[in-house]
Formats: sequence, C-alpha cells, structure tokens
Amino acid sequence: MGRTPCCEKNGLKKGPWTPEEDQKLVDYIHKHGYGNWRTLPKNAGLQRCGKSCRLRWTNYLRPDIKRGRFSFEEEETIIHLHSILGNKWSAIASRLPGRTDNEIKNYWNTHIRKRLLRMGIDPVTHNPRLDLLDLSSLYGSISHMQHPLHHLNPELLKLATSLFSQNSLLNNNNLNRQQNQFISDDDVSLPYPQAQFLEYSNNNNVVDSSSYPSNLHHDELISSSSSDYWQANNNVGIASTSSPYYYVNDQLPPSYYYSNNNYYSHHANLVDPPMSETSTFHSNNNSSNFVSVSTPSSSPKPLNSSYVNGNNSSTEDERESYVSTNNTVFRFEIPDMLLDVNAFV
DNA sequence: AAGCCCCGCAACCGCACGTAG
DNA sequence: GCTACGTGCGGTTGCGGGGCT
Repeated sequence: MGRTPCCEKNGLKKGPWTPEEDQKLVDYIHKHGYGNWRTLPKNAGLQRCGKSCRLRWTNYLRPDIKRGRFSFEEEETIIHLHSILGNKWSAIASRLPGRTDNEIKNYWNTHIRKRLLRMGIDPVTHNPRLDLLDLSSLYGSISHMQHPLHHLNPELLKLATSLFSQNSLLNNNNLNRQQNQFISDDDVSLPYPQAQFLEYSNNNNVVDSSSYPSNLHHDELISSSSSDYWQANNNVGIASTSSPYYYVNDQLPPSYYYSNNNYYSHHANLVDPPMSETSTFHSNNNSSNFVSVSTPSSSPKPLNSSYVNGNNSSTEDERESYVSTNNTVFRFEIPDMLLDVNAFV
C-alpha cells in the first residue's frame, strides 16, 4: 500500500508564487506559526499544497534568510564542507547561517561545480583530475636522462613520485618498474603520501615538512576530522583527509596565497601568466624559482593578477578566475636550471 | 527588432525517514 | 509489524531574463 501523495493535485496551484500568496503565507505564519504544513494552506486560504508552502517559506520567505551574492568565505566554506560531506546540502547549509540548502545546491551546480571542472578538478572527489595530466611525457623526459639522480632536486623527485603514485599510469607495469628503479637509491617518499600539503610561508620560502607544528603528527593529520584547525609558528592551517591544505595568512581565504604582490590560487593554472595547455611543468614569471604543477586549464577566460583580496570590486568573471578549492597543490622550490628538463637529455 | 540560446534560480518531484496510532 | 502521516532531503525541471546574432 503506497502512501498517499502529500497533496491532491486537483485544484491546487503550481508554479511561481504571487506576492499575494506570499503575503497570505507570511501573515498566517506570523499569526499562527508554522507546522502541520498539510493543513496550513487550507487555513491560510492558499490554493497550494503544504509542501509547496513549506518550500516557499524555508527557501524564500523565512525572515532570517541572507540573500545576495555568496562571499568568498562562504564559498570556501561550501567547497570545504562539500569535500567532507558531499551533496549533503542541508548539512552544509546548517553551517552557513542564513543560507538555505536549495540556495547552496543551486550555487554549487551553477558556479562552483563548473569552476572546478574548468580548473581540472573533479567536483565529486575534489581531487585533481590526474587523468588529464600528461605525466607520461614528464616521466619520459626524466627517465632517459643519463644520471637523473645526480641532477634532480630531491623535491622534484618527491613531486614526481607523488604524482606517479596517484596516477593511473602506475597501472602500467613497465612504468612502475622503471619508477622503482629510478627512486630506489633514495628514500624520497613524501612525508604524507596520501595527503599532499601546500607548503609555503609568509616570506615566500617553501616550508619544509619539518616545520609543521611540532605537536602535529602525521597520523593525527590523517586521522583528524577535516575541520580540525591548528595554529603554530604564526601559521594557521586546516587538516583535511580528503582535501588537505595548509595556509598561512589568516586574512586570506584558505585557497589563496600571496607572493610577490600577487594573490594566487592554490591551483597553479590560475596564476598569471596562463599556463600552456600542453606542458605540465611551468615556470612562474613572477616568482622566479617556483614551479607549479597543474592539471591543464580548460578555462577560455584570460587570467589576470589584479585580484584584490576579498573585496567586492571584482566582477563575477574576475572572481571566477580566482576562486579556487581547498585541494591539493604542488608547489616546490626548484632552481630554474632544473626546470629545463631538456638540458639533461 | 526578432529570434535564438544560455544560464541562474525558484519550484517541483519522488524518495527516505521518523513517529504515532 | 503495519499503515498513514508529516517532514526532510537531494535531484531535476522549466521559467524568465539577458546576451548574442
């Protein structure tokens, strides 16, 4: 025996609400409160089903609803919570005062999701879409160096190891074997093999793993809840098993960092200048000794570096170019000469 | 100016879950 | 345990506005 529908469709209005209907609903709720949505429309003189009334009230008419554009902080919160909770819009909404699950869901689907896709990030897993990375070309360039270990910065080896460890290329036995030979002389495993951390400091120096807060251990990071915060060495960070990040300027949303008078997204394909579609390693003109690895950007929009921290002067397009996610970022300090892989061929 | 297309968002739909009788 | 009810939730739809040709 199936349950009866929430309302009889016959004679009940559907579609957009009129101001008169809104007023009736608001007046009734102000006078009698809400609850028992099935009988409410009849008592309020509305030709609507209770469900429709409830939706209208909770998503639009409720007095505590905050309307208008989402702030950067709200966006960051949504992205972060989504990386933890998935499509639990009501749970996410409960942490964003004044925002409804419907509003957040719409905003996700129309803005954030598309943005992540453009950035080469899987909006479901919040991981870079490594299937888009042409790691084989990178590896091919490195692997036929005569003495690669003598020339490569250990950080670069770490980077390559990390990337290969995540990439489906590892399923290729031949590549896997080569890689094992390649790194066998040194233990270059990342300190956090399952969770890569953005590492940088306020003065543009890369923060070594050893400078993580001394009382913060790997196991704690990996097992901590994703909303665990720690503060040490004047840095503020957030530990997240699904989308770890480590940021240092508590005035910035966690997806931004500051370097050489420019703000950067965690994702290197958002930095200025735009990345090439084909190369994997890019030198950053603005910070001469940084290398960023990104998934290819599919954004057709030009990028600029004039983003002003968090104010409302930027256009929506500008915002879209800069808003990032709390995802993994690879950022390593590598001498310029090492950037030219061909120099070792 | 008209037609078309795209996109954002409000609203709807169907299912799940908790609870009372 | 079964049924009906009330409500919550996530996915989807479709309207309307704006931009483009």
